Amino acid sequence: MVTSPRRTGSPDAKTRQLLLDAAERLLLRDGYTAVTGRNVAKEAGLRSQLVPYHFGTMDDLFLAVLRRRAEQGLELQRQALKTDRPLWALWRMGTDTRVIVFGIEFIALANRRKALRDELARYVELLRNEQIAALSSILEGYGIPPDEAPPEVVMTMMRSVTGVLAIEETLGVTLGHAKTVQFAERYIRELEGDPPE
Amino acid sequence: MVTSPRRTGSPDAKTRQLLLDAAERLLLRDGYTAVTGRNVAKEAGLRSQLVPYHFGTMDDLFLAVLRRRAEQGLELQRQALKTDRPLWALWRMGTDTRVIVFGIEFIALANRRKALRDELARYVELLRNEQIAALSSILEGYGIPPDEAPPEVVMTMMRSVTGVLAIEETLGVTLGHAKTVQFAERYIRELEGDPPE
DNA sequence: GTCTATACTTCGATAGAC
DNA sequence: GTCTATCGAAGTATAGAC
Repeated sequence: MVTSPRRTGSPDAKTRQLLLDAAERLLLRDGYTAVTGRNVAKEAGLRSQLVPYHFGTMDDLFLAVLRRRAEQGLELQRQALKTDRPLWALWRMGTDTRVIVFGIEFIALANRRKALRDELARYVELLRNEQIAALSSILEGYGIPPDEAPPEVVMTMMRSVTGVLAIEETLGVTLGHAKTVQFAERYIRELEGDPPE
Repeated sequence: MVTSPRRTGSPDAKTRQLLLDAAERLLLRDGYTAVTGRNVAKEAGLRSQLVPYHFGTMDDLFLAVLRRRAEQGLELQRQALKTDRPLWALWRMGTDTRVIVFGIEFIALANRRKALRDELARYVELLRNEQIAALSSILEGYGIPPDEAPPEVVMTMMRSVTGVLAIEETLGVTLGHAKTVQFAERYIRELEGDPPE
């Protein structure tokens, strides 16, 4: 059996999960520069050397964090797309600032670490594919012709707008947000009626 | 005269400009973790100790980089808004990936460094204010009633969409981009005709 | 299989030479 | 006023003890 040379920890060791949780907390709270071996271990109440033991390199730690979140994200999106008011569900999902902060950090990280860039690209592509497929039939069901509001366009706009609003909010900038939200929600309301609650 | 305790370099020393240029190159090429005192100096062909000499702390270096770029950005936007086809000009501006990468890095940085967060927020707010003011009269000039396409909404959508497209492109994801661009440009074309060239 | 003691590198920042 | 020699702290990763 071929294994990577350095890494020794077993994939489902409890310590490993504790470290992943700690890394995620740090990433969200203080940004990725705070995710150092020493800091992660400290946050988890463990010794710093456990990080290279369980993950090998820091790249592998970041990859593990990304993968765990990516699977959760895909699962959440699938559930959202299956509800009876999928546009509302998608819209709500996009306004979660935690998800956005997470995304920003990983995009910034991806500028530096190639392994992360590839994994992130794969994940984004997967998300998009499922969105487009689902939106196509949803919009068709609402009787909207694809050349009037193509699913790719609706999808890009929804994700873009919610993303930028969330980012600006973390900065404390809210200029024009209320009007934009109002505008978008009016559009969704025309198709799906009132939001789920 | 009251000065900050540490910093000694004169504000327009040539060395200072060289260091700022180097920091900017590194930020764009390798992300903000690459912007260390030693790296910046090396990129500029200088000794690392010149960085704390000219900027005091790394926070001050980042602030200086941000301010220089922010002034350029404001100036560029003012010129764009003054052209005879401002929507085209704004749209084009938003698709500059360098600007987007720069923005991502600083937003990620802002998660960690409060001084940067405040400065970035101030700058974003300024940009938005000028956009809204200009767009209001532009859209009015095109005979579009504010309740149909409020300037805040048009602005937010344009910047959001171009931003997300640029980000995804740096990841190598282009799913649905062509259709979205086509859709947006058709809208602009209806108002301003063909693009400047 | 799990963790610790430790090596080696690079960081930001200062004290003091020119 | 400008730059250099150097410090202590923190970074990742390894070699080896249990």
